[in-house]
Amino acid sequence: MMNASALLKEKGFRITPQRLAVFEAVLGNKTHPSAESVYTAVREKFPSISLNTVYKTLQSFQEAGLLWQLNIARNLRYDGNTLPHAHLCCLRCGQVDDLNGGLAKLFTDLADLGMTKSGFKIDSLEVNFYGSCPSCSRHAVNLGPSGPGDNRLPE
Amino acid sequence: MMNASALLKEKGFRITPQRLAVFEAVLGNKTHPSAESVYTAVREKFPSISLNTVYKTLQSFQEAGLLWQLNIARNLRYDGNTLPHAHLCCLRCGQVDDLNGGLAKLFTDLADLGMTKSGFKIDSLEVNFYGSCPSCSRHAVNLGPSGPGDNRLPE
DNA sequence: TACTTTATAATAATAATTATCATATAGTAA
DNA sequence: TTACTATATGATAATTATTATTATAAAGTA
Repeated sequence: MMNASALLKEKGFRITPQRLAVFEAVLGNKTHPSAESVYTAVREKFPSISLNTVYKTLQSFQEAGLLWQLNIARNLRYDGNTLPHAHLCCLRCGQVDDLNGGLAKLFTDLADLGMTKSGFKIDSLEVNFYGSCPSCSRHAVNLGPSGPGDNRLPE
Repeated sequence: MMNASALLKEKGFRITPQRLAVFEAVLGNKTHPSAESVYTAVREKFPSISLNTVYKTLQSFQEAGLLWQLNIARNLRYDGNTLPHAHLCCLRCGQVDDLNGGLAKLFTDLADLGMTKSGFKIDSLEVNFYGSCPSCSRHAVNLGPSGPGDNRLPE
């Protein structure tokens, strides 16, 4: 398996510590983080990094095909898994999970079609299910201000 | 078939000319218009209507289940067809079409599931394919500033 | 017609994302 | 190593879609 630095170099990126940190923050994160979340994570190592740099870096990575930029409830989220797949988005706590199981294969198959019968050329796809995650469905109480704020989607 | 006024009344809405105009602007429009587009259309009859009123009206209609609020490429679009279905979004001209054919049934079936095997409760879903519509695929030239601006998605 | 409630429209606010630009750093070649 | 050039970074400001606030107007009802 290629390491992060080699992957970036292969795509023609200059290797900067900030870039590596942003890339690794997404690759090592299964929560489909927002740019803001990546910013928070990367600042632990690079306190002076700017949010703008995070946005631009993520944007350039997505253009290079190194990660997937998702539109979830009108916000950008990032996914190290670039294979098209479906997501489950909890409207209560904001958590975003992959849809797994047999159903999931369906969507990668759809992407493979490349083009519909009518001649629409498919470049990318988003398949998002919104609702309540198992945990939020169980505790049907208000979690209050101490609840999961970081992952919560805007109202 | 129930008329617009009766439908609104049934949902507890007061009947105002603005509301009727907004409702009909969406029902009689297969282009999945944005709030801005609805605003432009409704202003022909009600030049003094405010964009804010259009936003709030559309929001309340979607909460009442009278129409579907779509997240297309991070913008809100509205659809008089409230049955869950998939969309084809041209990234070049911004046009949004329904995906028709056998594939389409798949997505309404998915919605009918209501819950995944893992216990995630599905309230709504978005299935969006991005790419080039047949027309844009054919004319692979720059349409320039006189091209389809109204429907074009933000960069 | 008067009354109460809700809707409208003008205006301001918000929040996510993007643009600008001076400074700093990576990659490269002497 | 050093100098050089292109690109990246970070500070700041701008943009854009959407939402909040609030005084006035209109809808529904008695």
